This record gives sequence, C-alpha cells and structure tokens, in this order.
Amino acid sequence: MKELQSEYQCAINLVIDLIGGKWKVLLLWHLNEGDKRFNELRRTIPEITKKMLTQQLRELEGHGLVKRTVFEEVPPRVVYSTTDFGRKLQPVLYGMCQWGDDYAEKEGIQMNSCWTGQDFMENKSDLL
Amino acid sequence: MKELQSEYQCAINLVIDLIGGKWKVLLLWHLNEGDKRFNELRRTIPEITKKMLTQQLRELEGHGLVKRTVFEEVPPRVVYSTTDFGRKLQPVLYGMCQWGDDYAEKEGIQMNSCWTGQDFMENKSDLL
DNA sequence: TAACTGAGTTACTAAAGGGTAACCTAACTA
DNA sequence: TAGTTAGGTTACCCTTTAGTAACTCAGTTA
Repeated sequence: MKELQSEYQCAINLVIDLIGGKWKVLLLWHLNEGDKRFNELRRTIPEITKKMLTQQLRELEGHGLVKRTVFEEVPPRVVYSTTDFGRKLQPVLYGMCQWGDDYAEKEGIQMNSCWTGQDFMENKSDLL
Repeated sequence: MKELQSEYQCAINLVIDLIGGKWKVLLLWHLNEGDKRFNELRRTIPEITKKMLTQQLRELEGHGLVKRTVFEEVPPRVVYSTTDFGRKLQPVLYGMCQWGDDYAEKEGIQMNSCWTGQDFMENKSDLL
C-alpha cells in the first residue's frame, strides 16, 4: 500500500498521492454514480486488469475514500461504494470532466463520454 | 512529448493525460499565482530537477496550458505564465486544495501550506 | 466428473516516469 | 584567466507503475 507522508508542503501533493495514477479518479467517478461490484467495475472500465482494480480499490479503501462491503456468500459478493469523504470530491471531479470536455471540443478530440453533466446536475443539491 | 490520444472514452482520462504526474498540477498552481521565471519556479519547488521542470513545462506548453515567453537577452530571461485555458482550471485546483486540506486536518497530517484559500477568494470574480 | 462462478492472489516481466551528473551558450565579474 | 549567471540539453540509470498468465476457494450447474 502506498503510504502517505506525515507532512506535506502543499495540499496538492497530498491530493496527488491520494488520487493520482491512472485509475483512481476514474474509479471514484464511477463509484459516485452508484455502488458497484468488482466485476461490474471491470465491465465499466474494460481496460483495467483484475490486479490493478484490486490494488487501486484497496488503496482508496485504506485512505478512507471507498468502502468495501463483503457478503459472506458463495460465490462471493463484494460491493464498493464511496465514503462520505470520497463523495466530497465529486464537485471537483465534475469540474475536471467539464474542463476536459471543453478541451476536447477545442482541440477536436473525440469523446465517447462515459458521463453526462446531467447526471451530476440532478444530484448537485446533495453535494454542494 | 507525451502525445494525446485521438479519442477518449471519458473526459477524466484526457484530464489525467493533460495534468497527471508528479509535477504538472503543482506547476499550474504556482503559475496561477503569477508569471514566473525558470529559476523562480525552481526556488518555489526546490524538489524538482531542472530536467523535470523543463520537460513538464514543455508538455504544458505543447498542450496549450502554459505560455513561454523568451526575452532575447544575455543571460536569457524566460517567463512562464498560464494561458486563458490553463487558468480555467483554477477553480478545480482550488477545490482539490481545499479537499486536501480537509483530509489533512481529519487525519492529522501536517501541512506547511504553500497556498492560502484567501489568495484565491480575492481573485475569484475573475474566474467564475 | 468437468467446467463455471466471483473475487481475488502471486510471480514474473515490460514500460513509463523520474533522478543524477556532466555539458552548453554568451556575457559579465573577480 | 577562471568562475558565475540563466536556462537549458544529453546520456545513463534506477524505481515505480502497470500488464500477463497461472492459480486459489467453495459451491453450483451440465
């Protein structure tokens, strides 16, 4: 598990340690849409491997941004959800997405959007 | 130079390609405080090496987030500033910082903040 | 009896990212 | 004459991050 430093010179560095890397922001984004099971996340993000998915979810859980609930059944059922604190990042993620969309439009980059601003706007009152 | 893909499934992925990594968000943050020269940035972020600083600034420039202005003098003077589009990210960066500060407080992580929300609030009207 | 299920783990390998130290230019200073 | 300045470049190496393939478990279906 990636250990955080005991001291940071800038909050930005802490945020990078918490949600940096190729997958974490994406995972938080999709979990903010609703709770998801392990293989559900695999289907939502087909490019991620099982190893990376487990590893990144475990780190997010270790840092208190994601909650992992295991149902003692066979075959097992494990549900991932964002914690209250993880959810507080949603407006930031939404801002990032909007900015990314603007950039894509400006530069003519094609976007097969896996999100719609609409989804966010409908739940905005719960978050802000 | 890191090349962008011609197509993205999610804006988040594009954003990660644009500002991911160890230094870019930090550089944008400091450039949003005001234009800075090369060695000024080195002093502001003492941990960054010359190589990394050049490389990351060049990528930000290549993607249109940062502007590089060379004054033909000896010794040379080079000033970096954020572009209008780069500046549009500031509310997002500010949100990240706030969230990071909250996390640090919650977890008892020490923060020798290199930023104050105050700086941002004073200029907010220009940005939002 | 064999194959399948969901949710992983493990060992190994490949690629990306980042760091170190030496070097460059032209003009100025000691 | 040597050293300093600002703003870099280059070659090399090491570490971190990510990917591949095989394996696990206990129960259920064909």
